[in-house]
Amino acid sequence: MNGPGATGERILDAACEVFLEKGKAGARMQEIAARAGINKALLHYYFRSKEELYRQALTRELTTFFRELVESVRPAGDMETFLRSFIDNYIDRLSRNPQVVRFLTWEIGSGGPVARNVIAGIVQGNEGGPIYPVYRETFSRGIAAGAIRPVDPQHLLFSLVGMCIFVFLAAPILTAVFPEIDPSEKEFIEKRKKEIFDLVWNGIKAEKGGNDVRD
Amino acid sequence: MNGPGATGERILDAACEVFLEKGKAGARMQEIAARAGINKALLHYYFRSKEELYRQALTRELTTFFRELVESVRPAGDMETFLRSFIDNYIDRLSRNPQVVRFLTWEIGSGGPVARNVIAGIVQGNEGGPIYPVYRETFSRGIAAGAIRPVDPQHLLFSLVGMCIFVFLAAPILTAVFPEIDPSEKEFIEKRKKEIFDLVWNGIKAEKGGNDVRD
DNA sequence: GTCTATATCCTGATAGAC
DNA sequence: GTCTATCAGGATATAGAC
Repeated sequence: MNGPGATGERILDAACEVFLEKGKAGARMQEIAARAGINKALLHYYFRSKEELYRQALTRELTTFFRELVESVRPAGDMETFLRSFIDNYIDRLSRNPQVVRFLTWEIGSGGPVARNVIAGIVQGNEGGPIYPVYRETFSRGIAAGAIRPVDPQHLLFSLVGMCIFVFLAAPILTAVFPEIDPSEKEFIEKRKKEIFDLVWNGIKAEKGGNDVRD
Repeated sequence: MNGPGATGERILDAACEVFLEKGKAGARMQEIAARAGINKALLHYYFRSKEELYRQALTRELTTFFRELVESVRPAGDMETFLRSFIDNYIDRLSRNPQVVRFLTWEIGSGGPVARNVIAGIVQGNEGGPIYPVYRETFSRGIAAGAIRPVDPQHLLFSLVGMCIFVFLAAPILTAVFPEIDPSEKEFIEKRKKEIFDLVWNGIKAEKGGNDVRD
């Protein structure tokens, strides 16, 4: 019988879980089958090989993930509002899917073409058109209007993403070093948002006295 | 014959390369043997099992890596100097060993106890004693002296590390999205240092007018 | 479509000569 | 210490009954 709990979908869900947790090499078809409530033979009936199952599971997961994430950089209102919503959005989504990010950095670095292709396709052009130019324009206008210092928008983007991502990416390490923190806790997440915003907003907004450090 | 090119050391070097590249599950004893210029049997002669080889190779590599990295947070001079040297050090070392970081975030997240133990041991206490308290004190004094705003030192540390690490950790993704940049290039690295420092220093230094955003 | 049983291949590990 | 040859276990993939 088919429907919302169709076997094919249940397999993809299970496959995603296992691949994200163990990686492509560490994943076992047996475990995927078990989590989907079926046996190995049926895996190969639906998806020819491990390779093919990997490709399909990954494509589905990453497409969803990035489509959502990319919305975070759509500009809204003035610079301060935009910055705040960017950070809020990014952190909220990342804190809910830390495995995806960890998996991505690993698998792409290991030379996996699947993840690379999926990403390139999503980021370069989606329904609303390429999104980086939009982000870039927002900052260029802010700089031209004198609202913020003349920072490099691209590097600022790297800095923002890096700050937002780090604690979730390195959560297992952090909890080993600082037993008192828990990056999945709501209180910590809100504090994190506030600290990032304060640092960045103070760091980029134009000063009244005009004592700029840049040379 | 033994000496600088001793077989045991050559094996550890090769093992490190392969483990960092492919992960524990993806690594093949055959490949390690080949890169060390020997055969599989000799691997098991020197190191009983894959597990044991993994443990020793990892311990050696991570110990070296962290011992060097940890020196980055030793305070030196005033706040501005300290901040600049921290960023310089961190980025220089990370740009030279991006695989180590990528490997770490992955392997620890996959529940590997080896990496976790090694890290905990190194960061908590080494020759010079625990280093986080030292870092924390440096900022507390800076805040008390009115040199910088009352930021949370721990979150600032997370932000700094995140900003420094990101471009190297995500290098394969970034080059896929922005073909024009190359995170391993010297010019890019120096620009990155400067952008991070400017952002953070403007973000934390006490303002003359005292128009603080914090509530 | 779903199962059990089996084939095939690969990998970590060992035996034993030199 | 280093090699060749081989074993034993486990993984993907397939055959064939229902």
